[in-house]
Amino acid sequence: MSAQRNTLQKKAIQGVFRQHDRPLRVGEVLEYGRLEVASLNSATVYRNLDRLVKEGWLTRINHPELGTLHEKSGQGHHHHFYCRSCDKLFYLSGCCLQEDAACVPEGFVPEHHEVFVQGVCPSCNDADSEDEGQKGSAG
Amino acid sequence: MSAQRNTLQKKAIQGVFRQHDRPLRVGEVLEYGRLEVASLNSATVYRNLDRLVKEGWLTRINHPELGTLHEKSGQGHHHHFYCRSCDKLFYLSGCCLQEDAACVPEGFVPEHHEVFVQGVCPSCNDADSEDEGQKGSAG
DNA sequence: GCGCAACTGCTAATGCGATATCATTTGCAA
DNA sequence: TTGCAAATGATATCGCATTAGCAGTTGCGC
Repeated sequence: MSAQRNTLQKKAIQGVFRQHDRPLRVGEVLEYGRLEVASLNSATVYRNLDRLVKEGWLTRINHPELGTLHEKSGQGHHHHFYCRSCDKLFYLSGCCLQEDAACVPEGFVPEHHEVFVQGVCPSCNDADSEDEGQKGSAG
Repeated sequence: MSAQRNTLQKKAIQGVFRQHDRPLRVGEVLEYGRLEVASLNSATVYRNLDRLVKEGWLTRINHPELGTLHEKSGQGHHHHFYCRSCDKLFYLSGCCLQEDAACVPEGFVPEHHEVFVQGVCPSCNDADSEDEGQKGSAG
């Protein structure tokens, strides 16, 4: 009774998330996964992302600029930092938002919130200050 | 030298934003606009939204759940509340986020942030408590 | 009123993320 | 090993928001 299989592809995809400690786009998962399993196909990536989300191993997030991304589950409450230079998303541990209730007018019932900070990440910032005028890509 | 025209359609679209004091999706602009100009077409809506954004009269926002919306410019710094019951977006005046710099690790340079709060709006909340089990649609 | 370029409405087309299909492959239990 | 259902890979297809093309309309300066 093998209801679920531990395929090379699935292991590779999990490996990708373990190696890169940040939320990844589908395209990134495909790109990095192919370094492990060269034949990896985007349909397979979609299927495995779905499975891993159902299993609870991954969490799906919607970013206003980047669209759908996935990140490893169980990281606790946190937010995200989007680097407009290298187009990557990073974890921001903790929450600097004041109590939900204080943020909304009377009558509104907040259940959930997301904070997206945008700016430049350390690598790109370093690259910028070393040589102005070039697109940072250090990292 | 009429580089720009004040058409019925454009005026109707501006009227829609003045009447509804919240960010609107393209589909909503079309729907409400048709009450004014019955022939209103979605291509025309897109074209006018673009123009109004270029003119600075509208601001375009990307919402993680709702996609692209537009709101009147010049409302100052604010965030948004998304009601999962009626699927509408509301203004949250002010900002309950602590200073940007305190939110990010050393090396990250924050330039901009967005906060999206999700929950239930007053109208839907009232409707829910009056008759449990029905989808709230008051408002 | 006239003329004309800006604009509209209609429709087809595009772009792209995500899914479906299906023959082939493969993990895994017996 | 072997059997077989689960999974893959290649490709076609969908769904949807947005855009392009174009004939017909209209705001507006004259």
